[in-house]
Amino acid sequence: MSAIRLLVLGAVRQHGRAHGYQVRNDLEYWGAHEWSNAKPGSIYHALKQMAKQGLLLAHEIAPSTAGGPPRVEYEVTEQGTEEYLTLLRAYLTAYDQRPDVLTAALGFMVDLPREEALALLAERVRRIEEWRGAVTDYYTPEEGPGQLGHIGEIMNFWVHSADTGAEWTRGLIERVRGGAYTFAGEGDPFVGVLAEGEENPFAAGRPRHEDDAATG
Amino acid sequence: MSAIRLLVLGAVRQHGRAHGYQVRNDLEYWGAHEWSNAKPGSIYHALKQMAKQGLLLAHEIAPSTAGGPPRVEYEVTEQGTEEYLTLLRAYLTAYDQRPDVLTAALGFMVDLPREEALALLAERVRRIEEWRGAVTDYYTPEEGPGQLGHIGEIMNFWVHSADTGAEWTRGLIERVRGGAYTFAGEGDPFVGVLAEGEENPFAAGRPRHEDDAATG
DNA sequence: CCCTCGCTAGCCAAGTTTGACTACTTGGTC
DNA sequence: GACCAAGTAGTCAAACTTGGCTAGCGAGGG
Repeated sequence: MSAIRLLVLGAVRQHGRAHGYQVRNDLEYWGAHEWSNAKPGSIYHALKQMAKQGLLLAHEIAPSTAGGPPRVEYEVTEQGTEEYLTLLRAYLTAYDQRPDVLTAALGFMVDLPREEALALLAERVRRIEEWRGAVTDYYTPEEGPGQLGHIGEIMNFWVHSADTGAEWTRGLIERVRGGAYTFAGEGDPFVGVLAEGEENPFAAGRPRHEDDAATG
Repeated sequence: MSAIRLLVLGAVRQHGRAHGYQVRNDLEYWGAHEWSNAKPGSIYHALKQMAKQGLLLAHEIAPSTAGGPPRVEYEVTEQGTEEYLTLLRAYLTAYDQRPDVLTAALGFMVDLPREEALALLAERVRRIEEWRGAVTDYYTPEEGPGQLGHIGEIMNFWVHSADTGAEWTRGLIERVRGGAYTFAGEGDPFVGVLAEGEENPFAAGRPRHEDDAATG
């Protein structure tokens, strides 16, 4: 569905134990509010929801050390870890045109063994090609293309997206196969969390993309 | 935001006067439920909402000719037409990584004069390039790339998407400039609506893309 | 004649997302 | 000593989305 659950699970997991504001900060550090729906409301909602569902364990905590209401710290349960890996695998292979979903999964792919990541990415390519085949078969009837007028551009656009998406994935497979990055069980992982008190270099002035769809 | 308002306004506009089920049918005919959130609930909600906001005029109508509750027919008001064109222009130029938004706009682009469509598409390319510049400037600091570990793949992915998106848009510009399609004021437009009683050839068995993100 | 099935047209409750808002602390400063 | 800005942590109502549900009608079988 949406990338928010994977992002929140991943953020809590990297800390071991984290409260909402920490998650919020990490996601901002990753720029997630730019390319996904990781806004405060969604984050706190996801935390509560997943705690209710047993994916997270909520610890009630005394008033925070620095202002604001009392904090709740969360920890990923075993069931939450399962869900995390399930989502991660699904999002690496799902070709659903939602760049935020793939982006979130890319950020965590190194939590899987290298071979599994490679297999999932190969599956991704296979699914894209399958999807492309179905669409082109379907929308290219006997009368030939061009019968659809400008509507044909829609198919053209989608097919183009599928092709370039598959091409990019093949490039990634190549890099991973060539030994890039540090995957699960290969040593110290690369972790993108802010230490307690560390300053967030990306907190402001990040390149924004204005979606100025006027509404009135 | 979402493509639903443009889709609904466009569908009602092409009919002149339409009830919810007609809109729903047109959107299905266009395959919109495949590539956007055009589901019954969203469609009826959008109709009511836009009627409340004065973008649509609601006519109460007697019980439907064929079963079900009484129907309400809608008509686009002058304000609604303005909103329609505003959204259309915004969505043609907005590079916000939401393929459904661009797709919806492509379906209606011929409602604009050819020259304006060309200008908007050129603006789109300009914005994509601007966005790309900002991102690469920002995420390629003095230490050089590779400092980010596998996180660099995220930027790589976004930049690749931007590049191929711009490339595709340039291709479209070329086709439109070369005289393709029939734009506003150039004669009989291509209209993709189902006549009353006409069968929808795409009603079932359309290629589906399974987003089987397991959730348990 | 009655009953079920399937189609038409739309509704609604539950869940999610959004962005503005609250409340509280720290640290400077006049 | 009082006040203001900035930062912390989270809440809330309003809007949107989802997908299953309702209700009316005709067709066809027994």
